Amino acid sequence: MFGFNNISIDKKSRFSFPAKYRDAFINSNENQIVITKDPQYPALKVYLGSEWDQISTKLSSLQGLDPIVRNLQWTILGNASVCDFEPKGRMQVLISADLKKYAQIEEANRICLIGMGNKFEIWNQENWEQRQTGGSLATEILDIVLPESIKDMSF
Amino acid sequence: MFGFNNISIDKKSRFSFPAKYRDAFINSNENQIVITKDPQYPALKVYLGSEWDQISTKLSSLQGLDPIVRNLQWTILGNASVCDFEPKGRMQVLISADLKKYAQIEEANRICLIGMGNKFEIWNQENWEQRQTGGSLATEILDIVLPESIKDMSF
DNA sequence: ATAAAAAAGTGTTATAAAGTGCGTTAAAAG
DNA sequence: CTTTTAACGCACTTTATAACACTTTTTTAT
Repeated sequence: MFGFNNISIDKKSRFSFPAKYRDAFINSNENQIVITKDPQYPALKVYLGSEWDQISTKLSSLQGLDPIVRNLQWTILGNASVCDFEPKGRMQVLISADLKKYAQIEEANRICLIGMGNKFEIWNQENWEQRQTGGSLATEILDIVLPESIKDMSF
Repeated sequence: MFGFNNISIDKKSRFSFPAKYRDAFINSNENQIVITKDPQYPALKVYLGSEWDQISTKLSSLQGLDPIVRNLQWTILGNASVCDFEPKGRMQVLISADLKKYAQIEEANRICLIGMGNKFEIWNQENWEQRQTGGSLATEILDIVLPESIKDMSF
């Protein structure tokens, strides 16, 4: 599940996964999709249900007294939106108003859906282009010094 | 799989691998080809499925909170286009509009396909010639300081 | 508290665009 | 001259998206 897709969102804030990913979804038997905030950029992360189970379990088990861990928990767990998903159907997913706002796609009728292997990212088109051409974004947070407990995790 | 080839792309943005590579594809049993962006030059990388599996697995396992790693993940994984491929058939592959744009071959009906052993590169003809005669290109990015985690990878 | 109205969410269909497959012609190689 | 390869053209199939209709939930007013 790789690659760049410029796709539409309809008036009700739904998008459909491109058909090329259908087989992968069917093979891994997914019936849920989870969308949440990216902790560093004004973008969204889209996880398959199986992947989400692992990440969320690991992340919620960490020591929440560490402020960085606590922040990641808030951002990732506290904003997750779980959607039922039928790989054999239309593969449609709704993006909540909150998440749209965070990713700056409130007004947009197109988004960029980026396949990153075991997950996807959703970006506002201008932000994505700016990122790709080496520019930085006002809201990005880069200097995260990670505690040992999450250095081996990849979100 | 070496050497320079000047080949055509049709109106639907497809090209065919030259027949001289057929045996190599058959022998290594490839049934997928992956095209993605070159992280340094306005060119495309073309990987065999087996090679891609290794590269993508390694790259997606790295810590994405590191900004340089994240950038490479975006460029290489986030722009990869996976094509089914039949070594015994026409060996045709589609180049997406985005990738064509990146490699500056939007208008072109010919491209340069360069065999580099276990991978290929696709170049716009003028860019390739300029590179070969020692010129540099406006969009090239040379000063990447790599984190330890990827110093041993070759893309 | 109830009913009406509005909003939000779900599902279906039609149509244009994009992608795929295959036969034919033209060119190159043996 | 024959065989193979590359390029082109066309027809078919699949996909994406907008438009529409219906259902459920939430809000508002009485």
